[in-house]
Amino acid sequence: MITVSKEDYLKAILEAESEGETVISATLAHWLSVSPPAVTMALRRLKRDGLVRVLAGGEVRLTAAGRKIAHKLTLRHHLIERMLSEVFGMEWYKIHDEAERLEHAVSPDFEAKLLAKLGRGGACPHGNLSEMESPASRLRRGLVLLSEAEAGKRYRVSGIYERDRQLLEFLEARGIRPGAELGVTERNYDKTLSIRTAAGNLVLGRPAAEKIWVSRLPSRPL
Amino acid sequence: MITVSKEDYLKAILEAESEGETVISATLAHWLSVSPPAVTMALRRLKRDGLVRVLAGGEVRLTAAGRKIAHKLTLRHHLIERMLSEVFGMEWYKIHDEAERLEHAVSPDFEAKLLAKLGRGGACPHGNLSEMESPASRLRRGLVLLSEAEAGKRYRVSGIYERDRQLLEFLEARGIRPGAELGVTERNYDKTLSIRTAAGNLVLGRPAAEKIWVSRLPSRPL
DNA sequence: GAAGGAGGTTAACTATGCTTAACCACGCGG
DNA sequence: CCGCGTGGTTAAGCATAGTTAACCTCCTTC
Repeated sequence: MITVSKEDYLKAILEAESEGETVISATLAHWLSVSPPAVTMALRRLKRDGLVRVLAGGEVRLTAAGRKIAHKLTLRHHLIERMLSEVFGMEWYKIHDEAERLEHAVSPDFEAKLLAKLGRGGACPHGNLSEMESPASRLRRGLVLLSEAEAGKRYRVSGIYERDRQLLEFLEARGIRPGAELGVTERNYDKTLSIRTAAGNLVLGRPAAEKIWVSRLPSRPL
Repeated sequence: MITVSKEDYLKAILEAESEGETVISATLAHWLSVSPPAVTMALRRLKRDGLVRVLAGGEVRLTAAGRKIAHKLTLRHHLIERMLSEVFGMEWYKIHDEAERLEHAVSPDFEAKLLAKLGRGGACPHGNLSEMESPASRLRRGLVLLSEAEAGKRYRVSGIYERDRQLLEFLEARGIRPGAELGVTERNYDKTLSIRTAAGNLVLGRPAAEKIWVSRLPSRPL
């Protein structure tokens, strides 16, 4: 029997994998904020159910069945996020947490209705085409991480790492949200960036800047 | 900590109470399809959390806190049902089961958005103003149970007891759905009713007829 | 080569929430 | 008054899913 907890593990494996991380037990403990023994036990159950394999080196791999469930969840998460945003106008930074709970309760029937109403291929309100688009794929789309952006140039915020509600609210309060324009004033010695937005100036640390994908804008469009 | 299981117990108590049943442990065991010991244990936890009281005679009562949670859930269930129907056009007989799972994952934020979009006071797709409207209140609205309907008269289906998916699909297949018109051809000795609908004739047993609220139509409107 | 740190597992324990089996109490009918 | 059905509980057990404490195994670093 599949449970919410198991679904969370499967989704975490898929997402961590897409982020380019090597998925080992410790990755999941950190990702899901649970203790290492909890992961050991969970992986035991998932193996028993034929949803994951654990390679000799400790690397965790989804089986076809496990990957199917994880993909289905990711799609439902994406659709629920778009529903909350496009149908109900929910604030972009609240949406991920809500979808995180709702996705587990969506049936194939409801999924089909969501797909019919919203269509395929839209971006979620965090600007992500999918929860599990890889960094490589984003680079191919011409995006760069804000942490790599050049001083003196202007950018448009494309996507923000959505799993950190604190970060989202921090950025929202400073005028950094998907679609917003910003200029990088300066790259500082301590790895922080001086940023100018419509809402004013601010300094952003590297951990935050690494979670924001932007696209280059022609200079001085404003 | 409140859980899905606890929420289900609280909602069952409120609903059974609204149906006019005396809510004792056995009522809940039957209502929720769990064993009597499971109810004993669940009530113990609910008492500990200050959500229910058990009277000397064994009657189960919601505390103010428990009632508040049950009401909140009922509202969310109702809103989710209306969303599935009005926004996504989901088939009326599938909606209750879907809402039953989703309601547990709705936050106050989402609830507010649903309320803003759908408004207060609408009927759910089963024709019920609320999950917990009492039979007395329905009678006051001029409704009668189909099981009490008179032979030779015409009625419009107003509300159907929604907790029995099998029943809903049975009725849907025979053209009996909220809003549908029907005529009672005959009341038979074995408590069955002969019914004419737009889809044809059928015979309905008393258990089914007791779960359908109808309103009288002027004779021969068709 | 000893010391650490990282990663993983076992063990022991807790809470939820369900099951069946057994048992107890009360009321009612013969 | 005995038996039986209804209702409720205790007892024992299981699965999920988490915790902390303890320990083992490497691999690296001084």
